[in-house]
Amino acid sequence: MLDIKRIRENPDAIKQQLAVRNKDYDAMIDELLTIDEARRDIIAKSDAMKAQQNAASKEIPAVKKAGGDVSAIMAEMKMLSEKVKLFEKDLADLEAQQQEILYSIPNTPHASVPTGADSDANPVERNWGEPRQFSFEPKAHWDIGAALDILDPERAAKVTGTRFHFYKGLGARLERAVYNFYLDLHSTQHGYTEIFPPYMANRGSMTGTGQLPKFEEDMFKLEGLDYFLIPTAEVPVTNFHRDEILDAAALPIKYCAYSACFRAEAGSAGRDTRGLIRQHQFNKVELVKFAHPDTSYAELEALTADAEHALQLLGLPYRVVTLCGGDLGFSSAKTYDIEVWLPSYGRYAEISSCSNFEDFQARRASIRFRDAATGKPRLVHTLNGSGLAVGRTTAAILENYQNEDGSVTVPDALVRYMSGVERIG
RNA sequence: GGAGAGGUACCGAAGUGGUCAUAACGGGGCGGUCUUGAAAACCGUUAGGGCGCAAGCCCACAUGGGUUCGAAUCCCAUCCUCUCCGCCA
Repeated sequence: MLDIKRIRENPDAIKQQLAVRNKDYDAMIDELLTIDEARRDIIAKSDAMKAQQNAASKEIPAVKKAGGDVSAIMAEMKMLSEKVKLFEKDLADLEAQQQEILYSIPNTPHASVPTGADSDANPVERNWGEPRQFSFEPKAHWDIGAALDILDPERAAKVTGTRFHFYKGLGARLERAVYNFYLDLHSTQHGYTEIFPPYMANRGSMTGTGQLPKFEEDMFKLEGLDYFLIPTAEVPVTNFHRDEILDAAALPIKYCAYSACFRAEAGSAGRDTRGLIRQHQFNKVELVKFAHPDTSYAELEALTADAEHALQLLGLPYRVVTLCGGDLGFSSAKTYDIEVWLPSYGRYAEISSCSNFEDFQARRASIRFRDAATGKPRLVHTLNGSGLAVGRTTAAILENYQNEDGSVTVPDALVRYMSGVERIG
């Protein structure tokens, strides 16, 4: 969430920044300012009454001790007490209203984020590798998976439902090879500490990273518990330091985490219905950073480069785009998407999303560090990015490394993770 | 799941209706004195949030309610931790 003080002091600047998102938040900002003023007015009044109560609470025992009569003071205080309760009720209502609006306003885009309505307006930052020219008609990964008997969505539909997959044999091993490769790369070469997180998170955590309260319908919720299946390891790993004051000297703190991810995919019926691209459950290795505000954008570049490095080692062609305002996620100030070449789609498809949330998540989750100069706590900047989506990597490998005879060559970097297997099929 | 005990600062812990929350006492951390250096000893220091131009005030004893003029303290609910039993990979 945004800082109410910042909104109060620069409402017009905030409105302008939010306008980059191709939506109008002016009315919400104005409403917020009205509530904020009323709220502060009540705080001033009720605090003054509480001060009076506190004074009386000291007076009463003193008068009693001196043998005086306190019934008049007590009667007066009883009336005051009731008044305070009314004010506190009003205050609680206003605070709830303010919170609700604050939770509904997205992060302000960084100055470098271009305007634009949707993904068509995302500028391409760079390309790596060349899409392979096939001497035969390349197959989609779901057909390759079926032919090699390594992917089985039909049985998954029977056992669970649509948008699930069984991986089998070398398919399961390939998936495992990919995330082990990613974890090793980031933890041993890029300086990230490996985390294995819980797959469920409570409401406070989901609110801390911004999935709630706005996007509850996108989550799987456990019946009878206030727990949600995590949509990404970002949730448990970022909330790892929730309500903490970090040592400034330790920044940036860098974590990588493998987890299964669960998404209801509400509203995307009919999209990517075949294959591994859009599943209710998928694997991902996530990179998370807690950075000093002064260096968070340099850390974003480095994080994106770390994710790109993985694709380079796998020899998969990709490009990097900057998300324009209309395509930018709710909590993010700036996002680079890494898109891998997918022959069956005939285009690049998202395989990683690397974002700087600045202090938007940190404010919600209360993640701070002690400023060396002032000695006071300050909000950190949080960042994360996929490093990378595993199922989509598997799909990209099957398609980009397929051979005319229906077999798939295992990328060199993965052979040792495949127990030496160099070819599937 | 059953029975019990607990959640107070960085840690341990005292406080069981008012003058006790920048919170006793002990420890740790940091700075200093002493010392050739270190140890010991001693001295100092060691939390957050909100309102306000400021002075200052308010909140904060797991969380949320309640009782009361007044709650760390009494009552209710929830969460978490520990011990024993049961169950379980």
